[in-house]
Amino acid sequence: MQKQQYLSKNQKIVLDHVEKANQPLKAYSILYNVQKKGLKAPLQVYRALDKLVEIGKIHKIESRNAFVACKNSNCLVSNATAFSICESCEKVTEINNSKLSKYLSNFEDNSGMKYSKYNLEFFGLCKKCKNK
Amino acid sequence: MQKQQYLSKNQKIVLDHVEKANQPLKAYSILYNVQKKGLKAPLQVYRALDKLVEIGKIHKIESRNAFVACKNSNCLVSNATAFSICESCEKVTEINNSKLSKYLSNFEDNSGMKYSKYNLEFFGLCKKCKNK
DNA sequence: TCGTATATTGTTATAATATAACGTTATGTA
DNA sequence: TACATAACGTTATATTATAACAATATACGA
Ligand SMILES: [Zn+2]
Ligand SMILES: [Zn+2]
Ligand SMILES: [Zn+2]
Ligand SMILES: [Zn+2]
Repeated sequence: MQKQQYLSKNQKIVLDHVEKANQPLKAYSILYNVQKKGLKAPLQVYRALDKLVEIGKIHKIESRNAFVACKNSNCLVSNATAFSICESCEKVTEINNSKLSKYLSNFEDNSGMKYSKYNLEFFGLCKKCKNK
Repeated sequence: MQKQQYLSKNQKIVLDHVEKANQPLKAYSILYNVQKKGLKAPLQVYRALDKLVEIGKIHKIESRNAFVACKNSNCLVSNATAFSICESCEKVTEINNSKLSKYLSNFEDNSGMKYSKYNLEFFGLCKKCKNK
């Protein structure tokens, strides 16, 4: 079997929903909202999310246990991600900065190891929240 | 009341246990192991962990939902952390690299924002696992 | 087109992670 | 002392995620 080219029914439904949100969604909130489309159980959502994360269409915000659609056509494979997270309003933005990604992809630790895969989460206050 | 100077009883018990482990521990594994010392409920462990994370003695490995003692005397405040994680044996190492931390602390996103707080997780294979 | 391997689905139950809500006790400070 | 804050203890519950099993769909070569 070839590497999957097209998304399955459940994968499409979940991706559609997450893309429309424009912000990270929790798995059970996704579940609740796609129940009218036939996905009844958590596993159906988690399985779709797993695949979508694997192929880079969706990223998991680890510190929030939430899922957001990729806004960065560069990370077709979900192995090098960076986000900024507002600690007040929880707004999350995917960072698309080639200098940063180059720096991190080329980073060598003290033992000389390189890592092509990473996840970086910045925390602070977004502009709106800073001006309150 | 002053900013806390000394750890409380439960905080000491949990920190002791996590420091001896030398690897990330799950909250419920900590709970199980400190029950002989009197911590009976999850909340007792989670509250101690919360405080210890807040003061930088312990870090949470977000992608693993696990907790590890800080090996880096520099991050007395737990706001700028970096780890390497082996995807095969799950070995986790805290990265202590001043160039990296300077680069990330000074990083400005496209809107000009800086973030003093971040968490970075690198993924790959540790030396042992690579040579298998 | 048949056989086979792999991917996806559907379903129920359960595991693992984390917090709410309440009241009590300890500790620091005026 | 009186007051505020921090820590503790306890029970119940919320939230996040996976195990296990059976069925169906899809791709592809013989
Ligand atoms: Zn992306
Ligand atoms: Zn904000
Ligand atoms: Zn540290
Ligand atoms: Zn390893």
